[in-house]
Amino acid sequence: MFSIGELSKRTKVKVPTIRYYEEMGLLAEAERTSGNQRRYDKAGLERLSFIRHARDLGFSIEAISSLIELQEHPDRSCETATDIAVSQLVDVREKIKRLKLLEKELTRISKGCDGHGISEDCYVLASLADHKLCGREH
Amino acid sequence: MFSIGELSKRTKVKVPTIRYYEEMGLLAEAERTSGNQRRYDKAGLERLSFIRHARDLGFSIEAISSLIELQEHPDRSCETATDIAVSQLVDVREKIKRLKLLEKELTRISKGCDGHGISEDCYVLASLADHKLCGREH
DNA sequence: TCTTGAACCTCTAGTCACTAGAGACATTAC
DNA sequence: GTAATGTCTCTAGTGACTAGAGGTTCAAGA
Repeated sequence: MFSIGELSKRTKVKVPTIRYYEEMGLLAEAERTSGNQRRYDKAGLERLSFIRHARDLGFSIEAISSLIELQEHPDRSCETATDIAVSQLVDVREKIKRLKLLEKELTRISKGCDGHGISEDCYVLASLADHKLCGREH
Repeated sequence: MFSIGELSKRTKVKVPTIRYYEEMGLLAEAERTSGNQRRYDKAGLERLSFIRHARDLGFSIEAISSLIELQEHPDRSCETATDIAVSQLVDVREKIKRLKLLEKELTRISKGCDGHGISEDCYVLASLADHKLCGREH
C-alpha cells in the first residue's frame, strides 16, 4: 500500500490530477488510513497507468470511461473498444492534416519578413490581415 | 454600418464570440445605436477578419493582442511579429511530431483487434494497459 | 401606426482537463 | 517531542469560448 504521492511519482501523474480522476469516476475511491489519507495498491497503480497512457494518446476522459467500463464487463465484444480507437485515429489524422497546412503557411509567413522593415510593410501582419495571401484553404 | 449579426455572417465568427473578443480587448468597443446595439464599419470587419485568421492559425488571444499592438504602432520594427509567428511555427511542428507518433500507435492498436474477440483478449485494452507494447517513447 | 418576430442586450454559469492556493490535519524521521 | 513534509478538502482560476434566462430593440408587413 502506498500514498498518493508515491503513486504520483510512479505514474508521473500529478497528485491533484489523481484526486480529480477519482472525482470524475475514472479511479475507484481509494481506501483510506485512519487519518483519512488515500492508500493505493497494485491494482490502483495499473488503473492509473492505463488512464495516463490513454490520455497521452489524446483520449478524452469520457472515452476512457467507456474503455474502463468495457474492461469491467469482459463478456462484451471489444468492438466498441476498437471503434473508440479508430475514431481517435481518424481524429488524429485530421489534426495532422490541418497542422501541416498551418505549418506551410506559417513557414511562408515567417520567412517573408527579415525582421528589419517597419510594421506597415510587415509580411506577418499583412498575411494575417489578408487571407488572399494564403496558399489557399484553411 | 452593420449589426453584430451581419458582421458574424461576413466573418463566420459567432455573435457571442465577437462580444467575447470585445470584452478581451481584441476588438475596440463598438459604436452603439440609441437602443444600445453594436454597429460596425469596414474597419471593424477587417480587424475581426484578422483575428479570425490568426485564431485559425492557432495563435492565442494573447499573441493576437501583441500583433494588434504592433499594428497600431507602425513605427516599431516587425521583429516581434516575426518572433511570434516563428514561435507559433515551432509549436505547430512539435504538435505534428507528437501526433504522428500517436497515429502510428493508434494504427497498430486498432488493427490488432478484429472486433470479434472478447474484451479479455482485446488488443486495444491490452495496448492501453501496457505501455511496453508501444513502439516506444511518448 | 401598430404589431409581430427576429435579432439584440446583459448577466450568469457551464465546458474540458486540469492547476493553484488557503488553511487545517497526518505522517515520518530524528 | 518536534519539525518537516505530505496530505486533506474546498474554492477559484485557466483558455476560448458556448448556452441559457429574461428583457429590449429593430425592421418589415398590414
